Formats: sequence, structure tokens, C-alpha cells
Amino acid sequence: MKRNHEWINNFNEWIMSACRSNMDIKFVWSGSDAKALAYYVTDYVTKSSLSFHDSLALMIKATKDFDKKQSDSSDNIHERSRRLLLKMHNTLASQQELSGVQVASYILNFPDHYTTHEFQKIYLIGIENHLEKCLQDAKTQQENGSNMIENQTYAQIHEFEDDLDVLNEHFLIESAENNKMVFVNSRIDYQHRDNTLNNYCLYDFTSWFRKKKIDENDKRILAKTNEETTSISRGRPSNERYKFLPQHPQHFSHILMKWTKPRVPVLIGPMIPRRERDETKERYYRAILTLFVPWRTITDLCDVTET
DNA sequence: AGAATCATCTTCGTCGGATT
DNA sequence: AATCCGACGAAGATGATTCT
Repeated sequence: MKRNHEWINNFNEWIMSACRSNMDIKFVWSGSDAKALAYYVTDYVTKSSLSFHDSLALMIKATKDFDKKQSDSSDNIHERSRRLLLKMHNTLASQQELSGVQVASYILNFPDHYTTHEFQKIYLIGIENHLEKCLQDAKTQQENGSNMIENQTYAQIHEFEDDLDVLNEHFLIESAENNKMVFVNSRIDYQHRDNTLNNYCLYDFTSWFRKKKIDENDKRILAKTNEETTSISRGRPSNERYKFLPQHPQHFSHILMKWTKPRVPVLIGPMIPRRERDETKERYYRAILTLFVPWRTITDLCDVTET
């Protein structure tokens, strides 16, 4: 906390280089310190560049000027009010302080905001519901173990209907080969990803991959990667492409394509339950688990959630 | 000789207009 | 209104040419 140099406020070499010399750091000692800082920051962030009494004074000045100048004019009332408003606006705008940076970026047509990352949504609730249903199925299977095989086939056949009826899992209707329409969603895309992507968890999967309709170029590139020829080609190298497993309804019509830069998954779904029943909490934690543990079949997932 | 720059090539990824 | 599709600029690679 010692200030070792009279020019410097709480100087720390390492922090300074870590944040590339962009330093406005303050150590928060006490509660009153924290309060003072909170006040300072809020005030700083929300300060209007022109305070209310200033702008009122300016508007009064504008009105006076207007009355002086325009008293003899015989324009109609609409035109007069229009001019008054314009005058007020101009007075206000001309008194507005603008920083050099603001002006420069306006003239250079810079955007109003930047985002350093692109985002991709994950809808948690559907996956959570699916998982819960599968867990229940597994439990009932265990209980009457003798009928296990029968149950399994039953579950496979009726998977779609059950999903649509019982769960609120959201499906999209998309085209497959021969203009056939199929039900798909990100869960199905993930489950039937190519075997080389086994180690991707759902979170990384959504962050790295997107679904794309196959075109001629994709076919060519897929064929080239199969040949494994390491010939040097000019131009930008193509991104990785993967097929869906044959179980996927869009196996023939769509592929997975890797982004050049990963996107940031945004989890959309229920919030962390704070004072909920344990059962709900459990459900929630299980759902989160499905995001960060690679899985393919529901049995994988059940095993993981058991442990 | 090595770097810096320019030219060319190919693919990525978004946008807006056309189409259904 | 939704979807498709082509256009186009950006990105990222190689190769050629110029500069130091």
C-alpha cells in the first residue's frame, strides 16, 4: 500500500504489465471504502454530460433569443413551434461536450459497440427433460430386469413419439434428403456426431461446430480428406468437416463444420435453484453435468450421473 | 541474404435480394 | 413470412518481386 513514487497511485509493476498499463486499481480496505467506491463508480458510469439545471438554463436562453428575433414574423404557429424546437435542440447539442475520441470515431464511421466474441445458444431445458426421462426409463428397466431387451426395442421405436408428447423438448422441422422433413434439435445433432468427435462435450461441441447443408464444394473437400493426400494447395485451407452418424435423420443432407474461431455458448434455461427441493437441485446439477461430460448414448449419461 | 510487400488463390461467413 | 442462394468482402495461405 506504500506509494513509492510521488507521481504514482498504489503502483504495482506486475499488475501494471499484466493489464497492459491500463491501470485504475484500488485496494478496497473496508466497508466504508467499498461504499464510497460503489458510489463513485455508479456516479461515473451514469453521469449525464449535461446536468438538468444546465440544460434548463440553456433552453431558457434559447427561448429568449427566439422571442427576440422572431417576434415580428407572421409565420403560422406550426412553423414557429418547429423553429423553436430546432433552436432548442441546436443550443443543447452545441453545448454538449464531446471527447476527441468520440468525434474521431463518429467521423470514421466506427460502430457504437464492439463484441470480442460471437455467441451460440444452448437450450438447457430440453436436454434436461430428455435426460430425466431416460433416467426414469433406466430405473424401470432395472426393476424389471427380465424384460430389459424388450423394453429397449420398445424405447427405440417410440422414442420420437414420446419425446413429442410427454416432454417439452423443442424440435425444429428441417429438410433432409429428397425434401423429406424431419424433426431435429441440437441434442440429436450432438448425440449422432461423428465418432472422431467422441471427446467433445456438449459445451465444446456447440462452441466449435455448426450444422450446414451439404453442397458440391463440401463433397469435394470430404472426398479429399478421405484420400489423406498431403499435397500443398494454394489459398485458404478449408475448415474441418464431419458427417453425422447414419442414425441421424440428416445423415445424407447435412454435415458438421468447424468454426475458425470458437463461439461462446450461452446457457439458456432454468436458473440455479436456491431454496428448492433437493430433487429439483439434483435435476439441475445433472443437466449441467450433461454439458461438460462427453456422452453419446443415454446409458453413458446414466452411468455418469449415477456416480 | 533475408525482410517486407505485393499478387494471387481459395475458402469462410454474413447479408440482402429472390423465391416459394 | 420463411427460406434459399448468390454476391462479396475478409481471412489466411503460397509465391513472386522489391527493398535494405
